[in-house]
Amino acid sequence: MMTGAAAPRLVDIAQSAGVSVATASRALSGRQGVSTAVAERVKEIAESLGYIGNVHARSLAGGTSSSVGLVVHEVADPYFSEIASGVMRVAGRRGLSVQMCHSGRDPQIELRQLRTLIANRVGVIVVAGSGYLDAEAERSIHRELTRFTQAGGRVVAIGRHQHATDAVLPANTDGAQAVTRHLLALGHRRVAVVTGSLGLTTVADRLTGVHRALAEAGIPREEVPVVVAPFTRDGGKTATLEVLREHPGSTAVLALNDDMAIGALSVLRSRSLRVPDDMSVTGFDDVPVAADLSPSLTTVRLPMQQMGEKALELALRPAAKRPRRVVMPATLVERDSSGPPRRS
Amino acid sequence: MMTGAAAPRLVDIAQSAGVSVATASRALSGRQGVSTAVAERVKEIAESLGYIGNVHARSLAGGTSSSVGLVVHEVADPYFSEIASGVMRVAGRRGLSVQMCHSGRDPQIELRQLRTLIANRVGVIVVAGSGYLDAEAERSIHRELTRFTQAGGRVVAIGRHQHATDAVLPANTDGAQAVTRHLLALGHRRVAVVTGSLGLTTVADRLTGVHRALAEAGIPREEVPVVVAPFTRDGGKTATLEVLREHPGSTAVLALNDDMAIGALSVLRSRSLRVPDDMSVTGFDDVPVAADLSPSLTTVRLPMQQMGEKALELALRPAAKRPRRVVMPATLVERDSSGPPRRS
DNA sequence: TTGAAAGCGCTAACAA
DNA sequence: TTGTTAGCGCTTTCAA
Repeated sequence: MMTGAAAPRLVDIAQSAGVSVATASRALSGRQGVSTAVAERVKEIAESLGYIGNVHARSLAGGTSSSVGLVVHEVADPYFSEIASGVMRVAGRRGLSVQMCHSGRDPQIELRQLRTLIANRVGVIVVAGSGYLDAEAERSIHRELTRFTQAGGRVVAIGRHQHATDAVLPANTDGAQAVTRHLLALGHRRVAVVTGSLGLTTVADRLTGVHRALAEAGIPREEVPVVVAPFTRDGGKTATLEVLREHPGSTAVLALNDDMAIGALSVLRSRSLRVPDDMSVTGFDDVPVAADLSPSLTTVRLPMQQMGEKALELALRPAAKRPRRVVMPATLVERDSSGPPRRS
Repeated sequence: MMTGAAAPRLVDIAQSAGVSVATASRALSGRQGVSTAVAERVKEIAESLGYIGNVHARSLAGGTSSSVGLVVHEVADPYFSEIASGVMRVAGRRGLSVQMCHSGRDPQIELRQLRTLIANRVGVIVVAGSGYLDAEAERSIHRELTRFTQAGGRVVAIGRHQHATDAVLPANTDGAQAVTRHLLALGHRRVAVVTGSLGLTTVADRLTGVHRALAEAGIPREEVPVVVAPFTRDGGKTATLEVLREHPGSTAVLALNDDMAIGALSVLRSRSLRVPDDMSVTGFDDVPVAADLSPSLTTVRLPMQQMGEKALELALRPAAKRPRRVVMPATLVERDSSGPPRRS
């Protein structure tokens, strides 16, 4: 793709400075073993010639990598863009490049992307986003990741836990339990859960939290419908429409992410149903806009940027004997979209 | 960073297959000059050994690059994450890797990131986000970019036009003119503009559109205050507070991006001012959530994902003699946050 | 159709 | 402190 014309190389710098490439290399990478004077001159010349070292050559010769791979489901999704932002902040500080790719929530694509990252010889891979309950898919991914770590690479997962890698885990179950308790405490009994694919581990974990809270309250889980649709705003709309149609007595929509909750709010508004008077709505994640919605969204806050930062920091530390897991707190944020159920 | 243990190399594959590395290379890259039988066997062996080619070696030997650099101000900003999503979609289709970095709206950092991308020998660079009115800063950036293109690299800018590179340009001026006209047509005369730094070319362009519409209506631009704050939600809050304090007679807040408009809505709500009855609010960009706010936000739609796609597609085509500019339409989207001014 | 060998630009022993 | 040199893993002439 790139023609590669006359960019100055290390030899050129060395020649200009009247030293060997070895000395030039040492001088530019700030290693010791060069007199200050020479180092000084080499750097000046490099600067004036606009020299920029070739990372490929360096990586090939040194066997080192200065880039990190980041796999997200979809960067336009605020959950992932927040995480990505955290990863990039840490990478920026350490002078690392970030190679990002989309998995599109598809294990096949994820596998391909992983292979690309490995081909690019990234030193670490951060995999963000839910895993898949499809055992076969997970196995292939796991195999690739294992090979990578055995070759000296570091892997950290965010929000998935079935691999034997280090992981940053949001307290999905606790968070879901907290928000469910919140609705129950307000007096809701006819809650409808609105969620993305049950094949995502994130969903499974959050659903576990919901069921725990129901169990505490002695409510049989069969009484709480679970409506599945894509894990997006549009999915939230579809699902909410279904709730309204199939479960007309519901007094609260408990969405398993904010996107779906936003879709729910939008449908309710268009139906002229007041939130929370006619229907309470809760989300999960606390994306930045949740606080600015009207009504502001009751949700579960996940420190997404910190999760990204933490993940890369973890990856940059050498591997421990046993996989490290860092659990990030999920905290209920009570806002205006939830309230007591209407009297019926 | 990466220790690099026993990942199979091309020689290993060649050896296993009983052919030379040259043949193995040809077979794996699908070039012709190898008998189908041999090619077949080599591929099988590579597959079974889990061979993943080393991009660094390939790039070094072949002088080619299969990665693209993407510079955004901040990926957690929906404007940029939408663009990034578009870029990544096209990259994914073409089997290219994307190296993304933050400029943080700081020309120094942007320059450094650019150099990192060049060091990584990306074939193309997509620079998203406003340029800087600081001439000195732009010059350094321009110099680096020029050197890159001269060395055969391709550069496409999104939303900035001072470089002699190909560019994807949203119709900022037209869009701003349209939204300003809209407010004027509703009867507003006391409009307050709320914007990010005047040092950003995006802001300059949008302001030009505002001024054009004012001129059309015969309103002296001095009558319309321009309040500057960071180009973020918080900036929108700060600026709106200032509007309320310093320009109490205003009947409309014309924000130059959606983020600031969202901040404005939030402040107005907390002051119990009704939108649009007491105050109209308009945004710019049409980020996904704009339609779901309450009231839904009147704004100017920019096809952000398409801008990202278009930019990379443009970059992947060979350079033309003269820089190409693709203008993307900015369309007014009238929603519920704007209405006639209250009678005073 | 295949193979041998010369690099790509750099780092890292090893010598001097 | 400096230089020489052997690779890193691959692609690509050039011969066979």
